[in-house]
Amino acid sequence: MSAVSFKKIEKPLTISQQIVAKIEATILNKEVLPGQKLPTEHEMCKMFSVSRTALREALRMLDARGLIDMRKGSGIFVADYTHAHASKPMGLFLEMNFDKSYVMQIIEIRQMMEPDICRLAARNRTEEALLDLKQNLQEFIDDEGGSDRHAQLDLEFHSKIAHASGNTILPLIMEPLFNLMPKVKALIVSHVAHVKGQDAIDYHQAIFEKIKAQDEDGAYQAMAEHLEVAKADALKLSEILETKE
Amino acid sequence: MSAVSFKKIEKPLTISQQIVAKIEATILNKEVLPGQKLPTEHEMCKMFSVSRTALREALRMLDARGLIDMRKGSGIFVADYTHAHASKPMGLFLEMNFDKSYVMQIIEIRQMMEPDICRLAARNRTEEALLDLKQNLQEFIDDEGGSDRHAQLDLEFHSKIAHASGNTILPLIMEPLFNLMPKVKALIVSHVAHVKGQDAIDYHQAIFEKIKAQDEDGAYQAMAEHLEVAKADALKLSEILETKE
DNA sequence: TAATCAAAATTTGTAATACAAATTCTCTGT
DNA sequence: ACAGAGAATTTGTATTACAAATTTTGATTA
Repeated sequence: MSAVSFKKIEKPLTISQQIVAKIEATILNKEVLPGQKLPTEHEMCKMFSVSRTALREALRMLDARGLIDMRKGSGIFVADYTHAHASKPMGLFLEMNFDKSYVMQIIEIRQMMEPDICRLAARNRTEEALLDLKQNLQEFIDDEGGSDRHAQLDLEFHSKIAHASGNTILPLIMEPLFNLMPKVKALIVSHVAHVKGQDAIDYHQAIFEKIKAQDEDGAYQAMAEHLEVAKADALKLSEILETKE
Repeated sequence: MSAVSFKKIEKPLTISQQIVAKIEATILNKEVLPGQKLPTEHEMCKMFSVSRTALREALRMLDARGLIDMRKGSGIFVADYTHAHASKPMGLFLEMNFDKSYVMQIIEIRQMMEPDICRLAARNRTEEALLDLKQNLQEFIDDEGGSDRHAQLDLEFHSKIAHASGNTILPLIMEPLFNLMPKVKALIVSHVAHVKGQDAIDYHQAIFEKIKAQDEDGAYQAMAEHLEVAKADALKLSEILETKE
């Protein structure tokens, strides 16, 4: 290492970016709360001494990030920062970088987490959460397999279990992963000859029963078995994709 | 359930939002790749038949989300969508919603994942990743405890282990959690009288050695013990915060 | 007095023009 | 072939104007 070191030279922020920083700070400091109205554009222009052009470009940036809500004719409001705004960018990243290596990486993480999540769900599930799962399961059974809707119901089942766990952070970080499931499924179906986990209905049913019975170990085990089958398919896919090159 | 059901009425998109959708689609479809230059504002105005005002507000939205890069004097380029853009919104959400209940929820997830992550790190760590960990550990030892820098090094140690796991998705979804560690630590130090895990140096050292030796079970166990102590502190904090009400 | 409804005022969305500031291109001269 | 100055290009900000949605106001009516 040399004696001195230089830090990266930062480009000067544009006016609109400076405005973003100021408004963002007041929101994060909770000086204005979700639902509250910000000053009008005209007033903010005067306060910051900037043109409406620069101000509006700043507002658009905050709007795009989900921090404010611009309503034509009424004003600009602090938005409540939703789950969707938090997890969509993560989902976008995974979608854009999706490649065959993701199939195994995803199943690796799911095997790491979902049995434990399932155990928590068995422990903490409310009657309401149980009903939610039951409805999903019923629709899953009624729906003929193979459709997009079927894949959607599949991932929602797993998402609802994360919600039922009682840990509010879990659904947030799992959702981007679950959202990749249809893409993974499509890959497997189109490449693998004999798909083991073709129909997940039986496994979902077993998992549901264990959660309903608040059988923690049983729920853990049922989910682990479900994922074991999923992993077998993922492995087959990996082999096929390897030999294809 | 009633016979008919109505879907939510969507507000018409503004012109700028429609522009965002179109440009976003061409980027996601990889019709333009990161680093490539988009048409100039003037050209895009003609293509979309919109004013520069509307176009620029659209570009600002894409810019704020990290999809494009606007460079004064040179043009507008497709950005490479980085880790940071994917995980910052998630981190922001957790920061904004942080409350005392998060302390236990975070440790719950960490206990669920980090021992397994540590096992993977022991299995897959490269020499480069090992060196990275070693440097962090050395700086962690040299630094006197209690400082912000110390807390930063602590979370970076755990982040680097996730990187060493070989699973590229893991660091992405763990980072927002790790970034909360200083906040949690500060809470514990300020409320708990006798903090067990005051200094994590010994545990980090043990974990590092197991990863270095590629001792998978040992690495798993060392991380589990580290987190057991962290959980003990978290529990104490929870009790104190409960009785305070 | 309370409710209603239409007009006025307010507020955000888009257009158009102008110029500043940073970068890139071009052409000249050596 | 290279360097450098000047021109052209391109994004950033300011200003003005008007459209479109909402809110406010105030008069009218039951």
